[in-house]
Amino acid sequence: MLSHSFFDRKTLTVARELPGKYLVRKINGKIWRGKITETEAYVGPHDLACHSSRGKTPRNTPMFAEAGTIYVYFTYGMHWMLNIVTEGKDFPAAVLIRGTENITGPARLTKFFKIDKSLNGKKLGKKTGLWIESDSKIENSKLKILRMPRVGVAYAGKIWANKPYRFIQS
DNA sequence: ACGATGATGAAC
DNA sequence: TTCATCATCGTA
Repeated sequence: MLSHSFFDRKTLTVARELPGKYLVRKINGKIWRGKITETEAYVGPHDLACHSSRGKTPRNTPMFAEAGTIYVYFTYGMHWMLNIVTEGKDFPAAVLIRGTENITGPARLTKFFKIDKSLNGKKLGKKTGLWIESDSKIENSKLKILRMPRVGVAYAGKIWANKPYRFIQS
């Protein structure tokens, strides 16, 4: 199980290293796993696509907590988005988990793994029922990772919308 | 290409 | 209190 120290690093590094790791969900003794294939980095308050760029609000408060905290928010009136908080406490940055090998799309992923507001603000771990594991057979440095602009962030302006902060395992 | 669908945050 | 917006998806 990946610990706090994995997430307490530069957000781009974490986003680049999460593909190939396993997202694990445990509910009532049942376990679901999915190999992460796609992530996006939201690198901090200076990043105009990042929720924390407009300061601390009730919604984004979990982003200001320690690395490894779960940040789940609701959007478009029907979808939950799963993020993992990165870097030091009070530096609000996170990685959006966009897809696993069996599921493409951040909203479909949360629906499949039954992730909603009840996990918001909790820490990754067995107690929470959501954590991330590495597979010793998979060497991240050998994976082919494609870098692309982030999706759905045109509102942030060209500079930030065009940053290649989306990581896809091909 | 567009409508669903409602929480969120900023303005008033 | 109102109102535009939204880190999306299914259907057409």
